[in-house]
Amino acid sequence: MRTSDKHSKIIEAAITVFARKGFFSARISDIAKEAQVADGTIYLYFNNKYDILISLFEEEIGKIILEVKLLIEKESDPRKMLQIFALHHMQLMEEQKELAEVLQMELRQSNKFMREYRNTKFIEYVDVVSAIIHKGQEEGVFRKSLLPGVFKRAFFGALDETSRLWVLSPDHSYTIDEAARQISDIFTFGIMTASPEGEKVTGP
Amino acid sequence: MRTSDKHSKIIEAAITVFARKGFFSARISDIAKEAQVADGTIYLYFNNKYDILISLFEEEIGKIILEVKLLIEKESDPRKMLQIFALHHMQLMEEQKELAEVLQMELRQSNKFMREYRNTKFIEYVDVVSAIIHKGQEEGVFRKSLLPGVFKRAFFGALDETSRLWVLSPDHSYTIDEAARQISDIFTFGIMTASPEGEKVTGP
DNA sequence: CAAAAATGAATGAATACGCATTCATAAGAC
DNA sequence: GTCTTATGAATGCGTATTCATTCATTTTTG
Repeated sequence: MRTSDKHSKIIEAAITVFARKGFFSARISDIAKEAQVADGTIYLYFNNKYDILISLFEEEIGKIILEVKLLIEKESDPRKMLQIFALHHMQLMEEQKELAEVLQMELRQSNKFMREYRNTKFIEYVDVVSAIIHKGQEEGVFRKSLLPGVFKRAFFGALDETSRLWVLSPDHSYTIDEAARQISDIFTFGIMTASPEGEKVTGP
Repeated sequence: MRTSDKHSKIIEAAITVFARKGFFSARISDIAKEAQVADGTIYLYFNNKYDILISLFEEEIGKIILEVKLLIEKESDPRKMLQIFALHHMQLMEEQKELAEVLQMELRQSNKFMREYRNTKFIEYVDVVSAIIHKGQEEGVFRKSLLPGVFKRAFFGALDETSRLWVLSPDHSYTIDEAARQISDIFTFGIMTASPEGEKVTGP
């Protein structure tokens, strides 16, 4: 097997194994087996176990940021932008459950065991939201009293926690699209300067 | 040292150490040293390392549930109930930063390495929110179209993510009370049947 | 165009080490 | 003097990482 990209193969295997067992319980040999590669081969592509996790973060979140920025750029209404962000985030979690689990669980506690690692990619992702809020405030669509720093976290947290539990629990009384719609509606109507009766952002 | 309650002492030490290092990087000897107790003593009170974590969850979340239910029972307006929940949750995270870190990080990934453990206490806590929504819907204060199952997660997620990052980052452009107020306002105005112009839930 | 030599990617058994858990022993209570 | 509680050094296991070895491929030579 000469042509296969071992780096990506190992990253993908790591996503699967970390999702199943968590970073600490995952063994290098598990990842190697999943990637159909020898244990030692992994060390030709990564310095150590942490390095796999960090590379995984950087690469995967990088892709996500590119995608969502591209989608949002096409839109000009800040309220619709929020809707798009919500839908994209939730669909992503649905389509890539394993990646979702790794990002949601391991990403957060990574700064606990990797002191020096500052996750700039993650910050960049969440800052997409605060940029939208800022724009909305300048255009007078969103209340000026809103703190974008609070809003971005609240909005992201709402999406993330909802999708996290949606992915975990097997019983689904609602779809991911419904949830995304409900959340962006709650937030949008909540932050509009005008009364919700005025103009509808969502369709009938 | 006869009078000191070793069980609680160990739990408290574990909160400190787990908060600092995370569950896996924390050593039993760290906890023992923090609790001013010998390594072996810990095994007189807990079966193993996991058992410390589980006991910690059960006991601490148990206390929190009691507190918040007591506060909420005093209120009858569902909108105010949400506000109280938000404020209580955020203040708790501020007052007990270490406990906050452990609950937010370790609680979530606990089901990854402890297969059999179902965290009923946590579910009970979040269900306090869905109960409020349900009441609000029956009274006609909240939109009937809301899915309480989505709302409770979104609301909890918003609070939790905001407080999580507030606790982590040293630079605070807003207080925890402001954040709680902003979040419950966003959610409340967003879910009211009447226009936000009608009646104000929050003061001037 | 073969045959020989060099290369380096891949392997996986061996190593080394960290740390949860145990248990023989000591200290304290009554 | 016995029973309870506490100690911490010793044990043993699990697994991250290393590295001597194996080939498939490429390059050199005549």
